[in-house]
Amino acid sequence: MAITMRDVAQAADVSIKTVSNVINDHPNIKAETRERVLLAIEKLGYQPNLSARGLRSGRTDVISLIIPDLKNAYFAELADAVMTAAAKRGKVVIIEQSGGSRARELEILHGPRMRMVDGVLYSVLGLGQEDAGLIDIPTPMVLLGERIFHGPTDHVTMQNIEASQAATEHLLQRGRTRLLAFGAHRNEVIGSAGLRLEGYRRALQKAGLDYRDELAIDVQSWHRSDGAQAMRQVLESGLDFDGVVAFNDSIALGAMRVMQDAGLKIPEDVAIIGFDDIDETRYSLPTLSTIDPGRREIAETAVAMLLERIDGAPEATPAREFEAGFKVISRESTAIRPAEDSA
Amino acid sequence: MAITMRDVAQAADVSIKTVSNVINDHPNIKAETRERVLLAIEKLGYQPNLSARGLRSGRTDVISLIIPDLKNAYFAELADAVMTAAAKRGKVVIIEQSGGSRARELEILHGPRMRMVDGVLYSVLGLGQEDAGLIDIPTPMVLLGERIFHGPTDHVTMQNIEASQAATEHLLQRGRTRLLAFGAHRNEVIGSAGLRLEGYRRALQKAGLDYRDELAIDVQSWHRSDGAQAMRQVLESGLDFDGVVAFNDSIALGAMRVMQDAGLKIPEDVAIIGFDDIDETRYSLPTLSTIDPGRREIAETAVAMLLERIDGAPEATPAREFEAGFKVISRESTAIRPAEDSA
DNA sequence: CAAACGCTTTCCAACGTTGTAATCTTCAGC
DNA sequence: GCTGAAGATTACAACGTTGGAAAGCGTTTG
Repeated sequence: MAITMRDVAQAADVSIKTVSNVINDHPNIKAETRERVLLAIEKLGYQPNLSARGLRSGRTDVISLIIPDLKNAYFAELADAVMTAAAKRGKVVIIEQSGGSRARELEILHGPRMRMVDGVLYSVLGLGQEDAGLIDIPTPMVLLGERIFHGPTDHVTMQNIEASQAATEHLLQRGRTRLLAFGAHRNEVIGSAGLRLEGYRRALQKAGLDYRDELAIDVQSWHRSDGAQAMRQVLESGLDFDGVVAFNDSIALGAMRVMQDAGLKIPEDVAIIGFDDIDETRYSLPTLSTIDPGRREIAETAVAMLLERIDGAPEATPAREFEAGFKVISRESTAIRPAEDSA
Repeated sequence: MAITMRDVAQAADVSIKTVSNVINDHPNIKAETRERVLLAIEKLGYQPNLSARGLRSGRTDVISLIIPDLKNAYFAELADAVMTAAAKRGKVVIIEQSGGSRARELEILHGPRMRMVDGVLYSVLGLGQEDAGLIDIPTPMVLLGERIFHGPTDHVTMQNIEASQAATEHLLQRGRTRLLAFGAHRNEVIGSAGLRLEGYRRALQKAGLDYRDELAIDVQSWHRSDGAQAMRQVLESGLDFDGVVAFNDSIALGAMRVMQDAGLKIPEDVAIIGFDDIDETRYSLPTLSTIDPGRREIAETAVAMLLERIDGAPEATPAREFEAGFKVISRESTAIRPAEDSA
C-alpha cells in the first residue's frame, strides 16, 4: 500500500509523532532531526493521508461552492475567481450544481457532503427571502447573491441598485430616454431582478422621467435564448424604444442578436448595456457595454470571510454583510455622443 | 459535537456495527431492525462522517478533474458534463485548474490531493507525448484530450483528424477552395492543432487540391483575443482566402469579429467553421457552424471508465482508448449554396 | 436429543493521523 | 556535581467508521 508516517518514522529513526510535528511545523524540533525527517519524506515520496488527517483534526481544507450552473458564463467566471482565491490560501473547492432549483439547493445544503467540507459558499437562485430560516446549518457558510438578505449567515453581494442606476444613467446621459428594463421579474422585490429594476426606476426618477410599466420586459430565466425570445416579442409588439438596460449580459447578447437580425443598428438605433462583464462582452459585435460587478473582490472577500468563520470562534461575531464595488464599462454598444439631442 | 453512529446505535438499541450494516445495505438484516435504525437516523439527523469512512474504507467517492481553465468555455462545458455524469453515479468532483502549464499540471498530479480522491480525470495542455512516462501514478486515472496518445492509462478523446477533415470538406462542398487552416501549431504533430491540421490536409488532398503552407495560420493560444489578433495580421498581409477552418470556436469568433470590422461579409465573402460547439456559437452573428465533438459522450465514457478502474482489478486490463463520435453542425456562417461555382 | 446449519447481531481491531501529557535530554546556574 | 527549567521527543489514546470473525439464536436434520 501507500507510504505512511510509520514508514517515514522508521526510515528517519524517530517516532511517528515527530514526523507529524515536523510536517505541521511544531516548535521545538532540532534542526538536525527536521533534516532527517524531511529527507526520509523526500526519499520515500510520502504524502499525508487527508482522510485520516480530516478525521483526527476535523479539518479537510476543502470548501464547497454551490452554484446553479457552470455552463452559465457568470457562474463559470465566479467559480474561477473563487477557486483562485481558495488556492491562494491552500484550500481546494468542490463545486456542486443545483440547477437553480429550490429543492435541489436545500437538498445539497443538508446532504452528507456538507460534513466533508470545512465550509460552504452558497450561491442560490431558487431560494428566496422566506427561506432565510432554512439555511442555518452547523457548517460555516457565506451566502452569495441577492436572493436572501439579512439572513443568519455572512453575506457577500454586489451593489445592485446603485449599479443598475449607473447603467441606466449611462444611457440617459447619451440622450436615450425610452429605455427597456430588460429582464425584470415583476413580482420580485429583492433578487437581482427586483433590485436592478429598482435602480432603473431611481435613475429615471432622478432624471425627471416617468416610469412606464410597459417598458419593463419580463425575462424569466436569464439565458441567452430567453433574451432572444423576449426581444422577438418586443419587436413584434411594435413597442418604441431607443435603449436597453439588460439585467445580465447573456440576455443582452441574445437580444442584440435579434435586434440586428431585424435590421436595427447598435448603437445608432438602439443602445444597450448589460450586466456582469462576462468575457464574451469584449468580443461580441458590437462589443457590449456592461457593469463589472467586482467579481474578484466578491470571491476574495467571500473566501476570506469563510476562512475567518472556520478558524474563528463559532458564533462570536454576528453575521456580516459586504457589498463589492462596481464599475460601468463603456464599449461600442453605447458608443454614441453623450446627450446628442441637447447639442 | 455532531451525531455519530454511536448515538444512532444507542437510540435504536443495537450495536454500532449494525447501524453500519444498515447504512451500507449489507445482507441479512431483519426488516424490523432496519426500520428501527432508519428511524433513529431520521430522528437524530445522523450524517456519516466521510473522512472516517474514507480512512477506513479507502474510498472517498470524490474524483478530481484537472483542467487548464474554467473561464474557457470548452472546459466549462466539459466540467459541467463530467460533474453531471459523476453525480449520476454518486460521485462528487473536485476541479483543479492548471492554467495549461506543464509544470503546474505535473505538480497537481503529484500533489497530496491525489491521495484524497478515488481517481483523476486529467485534461492537459502543457504536457506532451514525451511526458507519457511521467503520468503513471498509483491513483486510477483517465486521460482526456489529444496531447498524449498510447500512454500508460485509459484515454478518451475525439476523432480529431476525421472531424477536421469533415469540417474542411463542409467548406469545400460549398465551393470554397482557398481555405485557411486557422489555429495551426506548425511544430506539432499530435495535439489538437497537429491532428486537425492533418485532417485539413487530407480533405484537400482528397479533393485534389494542393496544400499551401501560407494558408496555415499559427495561433499559439486558442483564446478569442489570439484569434482576433491573428486574423488582423492575415488581413494586413493581403492574403487571399474565401474560407476558414478554425481549430476551435473561440478563435473562430475572434476572427469573425475582425473580418466583419474589416467589412467582409460572412458567409458571402468568407465562410467559416469552428470546432467544439460551445453554447455561444448558437448566438453569435452570424451563428457559427462548428463541430460537435461529442462532449457528453466523452464525459460519460471517461467517468464510466474511471469508475471501472476504481472498482476493478488494479492492473488487470490494459490501457483502453476511446474516441467519441462527432457531428458537423451547419449554421449561418457556412450557409451558402453548395458548390455554387459549379452551377 | 444432540449436532449442524443459516440467519442475525455483536465484538474487536484497524485505517493514519494528531492532541495531551508524560518522559527523556540538555544545559545554565550555583 | 546537583537542581531546575527549558527544549526535544515519545507513548498513548482517540477521531468515526468498516472488515472479519465470532457469537447468539432459532430451526432443521440425522
